[in-house]
Amino acid sequence: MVALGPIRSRSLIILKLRYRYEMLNDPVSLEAATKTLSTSRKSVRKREAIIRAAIEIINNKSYALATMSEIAAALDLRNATLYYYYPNKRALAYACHRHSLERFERLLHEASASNGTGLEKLELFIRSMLVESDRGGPLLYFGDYSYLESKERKVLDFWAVRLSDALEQLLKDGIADGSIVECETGLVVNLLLGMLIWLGKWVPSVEGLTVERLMNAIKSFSLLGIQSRDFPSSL
Amino acid sequence: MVALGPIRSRSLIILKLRYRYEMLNDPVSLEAATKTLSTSRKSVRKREAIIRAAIEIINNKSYALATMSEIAAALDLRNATLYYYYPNKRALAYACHRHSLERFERLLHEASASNGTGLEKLELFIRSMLVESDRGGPLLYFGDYSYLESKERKVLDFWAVRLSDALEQLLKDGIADGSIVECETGLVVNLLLGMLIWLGKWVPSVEGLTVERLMNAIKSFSLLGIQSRDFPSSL
DNA sequence: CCATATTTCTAATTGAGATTAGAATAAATA
DNA sequence: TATTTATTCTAATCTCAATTAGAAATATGG
Repeated sequence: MVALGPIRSRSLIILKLRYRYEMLNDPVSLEAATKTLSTSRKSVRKREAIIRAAIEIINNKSYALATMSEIAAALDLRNATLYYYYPNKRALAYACHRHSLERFERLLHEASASNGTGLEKLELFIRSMLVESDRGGPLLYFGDYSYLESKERKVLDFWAVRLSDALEQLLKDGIADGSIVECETGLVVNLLLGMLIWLGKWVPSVEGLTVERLMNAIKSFSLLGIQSRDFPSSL
Repeated sequence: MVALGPIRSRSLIILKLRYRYEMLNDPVSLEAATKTLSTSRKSVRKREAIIRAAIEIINNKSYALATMSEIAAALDLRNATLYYYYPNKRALAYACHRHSLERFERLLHEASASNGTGLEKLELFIRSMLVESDRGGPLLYFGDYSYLESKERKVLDFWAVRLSDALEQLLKDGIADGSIVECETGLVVNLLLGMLIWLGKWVPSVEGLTVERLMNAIKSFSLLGIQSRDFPSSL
């Protein structure tokens, strides 16, 4: 039972972990890193589970108030165990942001590639966002990465701008094909994102809310417009 | 130059400050506290300046990442000085929330009391929000008070619910008078709030944005509806 | 079953930032 | 001017959560 000194070199373990962390944190070599870890599916699963738990908690309490212990506890682990998967809290949060942006990007890409007017594509995107959030947990908001390192911030900012632009393009398509009214698309994209991001805060607290009801509310509020058709000249 | 021991009792000073803090933190006796301090307008000014700086910084970086030192620095003070005005960071943040809710309530009340359709009142409220934020800084979002004490949380929650209800009433008025389309007002209020709350995050970064342009974007996005009049049956 | 690699744990350590102690300065008042 | 009162400061201390050290447990492959 009593250990007789370090049996195997800890520094070697650490070195290997560092190597993995680097791979996983560097977008370019992500694929390679995954390949390296492909033997242990369990590890990948765990990493995903950690990210999901972290997003849930960080989204509720903000980065700084979410403790490693709390995230670990949500998975029945001790906080030290998290450091086996991620080198530090910041890196974990960074992974969460990237995870969210990936989901976001996938949905947006699918909607863009679909057939239909700009307005219909927009609706499809919003609907799939709702469905996805319903299952895979909240999409962490993107913006305010103040706690990240400048290099990480740049990656995320670049990414977020690209997504904003793609979303704006949907609006422009809609204006071009006549399905969306003329407007400052740059501003409207931000309004839309605000509405969507905020969903994560209040939707979970509404009992028995369905995607359909939520979608209808969004249509009433924005897509179809809140103004009654009987008062077309009001405002 | 050299002090010869405590000249006056510190405990007395502390006691007095504690008394003030209690007065200022207890909504009921706020008036009395103000009266007590009325002799020093300077003090009241300073307190307001602190709150404004704190809202600005907390809004940007979240409660936990905003440091007392940073807030103090924004006012050319050392962090210890803040403790002369507020007993601790939490109490300062609580004061910020209350300050925001008060502003919010005032604007909402004015809009409700105005003449016009529900839709027009709603527009008035949003417009005054924009103008106010433009001057007095961002309205701190209300929700997520996780770091506050349960007693404080209850006060704010109660308050926030009251404001939500009042806002929802505007929608219901609009539906009743025909200016707003039938919808689940409870959900739509949250969508609206999300959009408004998020303004604080992105508006400051848009160069040369005017209230008028922003208001037009909001109309396009939600009030007037994003859908083109030429495609009334789309979606 | 043995040897190795992987995963998790307990028990420190560390560090950053909130908070406090108490003096120094500035303002007000008599 | 002298004395009190209000405000701000410097220099600790204290706390809490991130992080690390290193051992224990568990899985895996020959």
